[in-house]
Amino acid sequence: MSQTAADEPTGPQSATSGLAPQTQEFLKALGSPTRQRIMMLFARGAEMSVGEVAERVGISQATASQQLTLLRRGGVVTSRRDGKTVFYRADRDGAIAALTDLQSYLATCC
Amino acid sequence: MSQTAADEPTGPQSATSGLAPQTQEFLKALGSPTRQRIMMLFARGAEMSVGEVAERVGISQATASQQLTLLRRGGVVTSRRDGKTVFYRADRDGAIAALTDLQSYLATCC
DNA sequence: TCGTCGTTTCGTTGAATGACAATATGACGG
DNA sequence: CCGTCATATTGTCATTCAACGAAACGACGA
Repeated sequence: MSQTAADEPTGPQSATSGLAPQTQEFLKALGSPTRQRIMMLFARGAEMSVGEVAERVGISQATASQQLTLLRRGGVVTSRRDGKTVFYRADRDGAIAALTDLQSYLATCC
Repeated sequence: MSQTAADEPTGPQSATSGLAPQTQEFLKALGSPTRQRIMMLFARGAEMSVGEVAERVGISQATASQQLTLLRRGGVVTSRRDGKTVFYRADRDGAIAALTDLQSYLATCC
């Protein structure tokens, strides 16, 4: 992994070295049609349980849980627990952060 | 949904239906570490042949050709033929178009 | 035309991904 | 505690992907 660098302490690293790891997860997360479909469910700040996501998208509960985990790792959703139910919703800040990193990356290589 | 209508032949479709197909290709293209590394070679408008990309990234020429094809389908590079050699370079307009589509998509679902 | 060089396409292999059923974990209500 | 409900994890299978070598394609120059 670390080939050069040695100067970036924390936070979103400068795009001159490439994409932040979380931005890579962001790209992979949104690159999947199934996960895109899931994201559309969260329009306008809607909150939804794992089971409801599974039912609406037409996938098993296990698959929904997995895909939501990937979306969370990509920083596009957050989760909140209420009793036995876990509610997911879009993470606006995470999405903006990823977009910003993408922009500076593209500004570098394009 | 007759607001932005369907009279945009080449433009990105309205984000309410999801992501434009080419934007999906864009996400998948940039989601790969190898292809990210390739893109960094095109910094500051540099043009490069398939063979040179292969050598610099450390992959076979066949693989480089394939990956460059995926990047082109994602709209992030364009190609130009000069004799037997094919030169690739970053497609700034394509990248901006994809970013714009992504932004309106995220504005919808976040 | 023929050979050669650069690129693309083809065929294959191993790794990663997406989906499911089955099972484990965790949080109530009794 | 114990059973149940919602979610997470595990194991498995089918599909997809990245990479390679080999072969086909295309554009010169001799």
